[in-house]
Amino acid sequence: MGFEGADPGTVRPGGRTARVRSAVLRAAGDALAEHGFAHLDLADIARRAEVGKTTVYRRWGTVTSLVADLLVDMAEQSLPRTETGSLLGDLKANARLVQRTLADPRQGALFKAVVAAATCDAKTAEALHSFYDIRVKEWAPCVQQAIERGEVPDGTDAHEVIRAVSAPLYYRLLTTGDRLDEAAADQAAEAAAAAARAGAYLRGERGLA
Amino acid sequence: MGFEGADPGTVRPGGRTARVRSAVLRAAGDALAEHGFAHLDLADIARRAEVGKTTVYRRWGTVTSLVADLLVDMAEQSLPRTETGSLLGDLKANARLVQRTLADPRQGALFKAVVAAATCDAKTAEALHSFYDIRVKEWAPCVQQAIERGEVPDGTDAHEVIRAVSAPLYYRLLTTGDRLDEAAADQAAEAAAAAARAGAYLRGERGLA
DNA sequence: CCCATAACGGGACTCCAGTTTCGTTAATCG
DNA sequence: CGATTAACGAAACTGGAGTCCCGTTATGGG
Repeated sequence: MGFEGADPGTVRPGGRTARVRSAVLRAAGDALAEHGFAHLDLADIARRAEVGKTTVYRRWGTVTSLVADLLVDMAEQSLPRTETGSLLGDLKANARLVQRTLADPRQGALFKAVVAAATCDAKTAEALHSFYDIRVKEWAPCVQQAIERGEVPDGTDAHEVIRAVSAPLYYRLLTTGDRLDEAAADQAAEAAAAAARAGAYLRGERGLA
Repeated sequence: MGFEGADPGTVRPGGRTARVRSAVLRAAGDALAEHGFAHLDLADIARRAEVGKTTVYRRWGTVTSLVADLLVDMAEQSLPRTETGSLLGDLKANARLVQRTLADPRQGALFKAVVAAATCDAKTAEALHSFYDIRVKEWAPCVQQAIERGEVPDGTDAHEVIRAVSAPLYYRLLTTGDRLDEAAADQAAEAAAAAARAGAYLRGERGLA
């Protein structure tokens, strides 16, 4: 007999199953970017992916858990970071990367939709958190190097500095209609670098009065 | 005869109509905070507001336009800002206010839901942008005063400094599971103040190399 | 290579979000 | 205060999102 509980796709993950997953995730990304999170129809995704809608419902069930899986997939495709030799240079490179991503019509809409989905479901939120955790960890070493060079005070929270670069770009994307240009990216990087040098990101007790 | 096009609630906005609007908006806020944006049912909102569901559908039609109206309502209730005499003091007061709002279970969930809704609909996005525009304008004068005191270089973009205080708090709310505590608020204020002093928010050309 | 069965897919079905209809209540104007 | 009609609300209706059934395809182990 055997347990019937194992979710589909776990016992025979090869060939067709993998093909279906990647086709559906690609279609889901396209649909999210086009229609946004709210007006999303699993049947439409199935059509785009050239897959039976029964399959989509069986394997993912809801829009939010499909987005959660999409985030797992996105987290796996990590871009290597560049190294410029100075904190400001590295942070600018990071800021420009984030800016280009969010300013791109498709990617920008996709990220908005993914954030929206994460606010609606705990599992999806967790997937989103891991995604950003990975990205932050990828870039944190550049701050560590700045500490070692003496550019930034010892005890600075490297992760917090990296988040400080992205934060204003996401805030702008979500709360204003303004375009995200290179100037915005550079400003974000310079602000984070200046604050880091001033000791604003010291771990534990706040540094200034 | 007369045009039939005028949306309901515009010709006789008094008495019952106003009562229905405020009851529905309160119910919508509660429902958003409880269930989140995705699992929202207009019939449920009608029930909570003790109003016919036909009325909700006729006047608002969709979840997103109901949220847009809720944002208009929220924008009208502006809290007066406090003045402490120093830039850091004022920014900390602002940061603490934002932090307390987002950390509160009901308000935090509500803001997440509202941001999610704004990513799904242009009208709702516009309402959200106005909401933050008003909030930013309310606090910008404290940066202007700092410029006049010489705490911050002339030509600094006051609005950008205020946004820089909120940005990391929203970024943390949305992309991590971490608690938003006073330390996070103080850090956001200190980072923004330090960056502003260093000239990172100068309008136009970037200030540093 | 072959078998057992995991996973898929078409189509019928269900159920409820959203709409329509029409009678009732009450806001505004004179 | 009384007439006009904007706005509301109950109930019946409808379309499509999500489920179920069962036959078909093709994976992975032996």
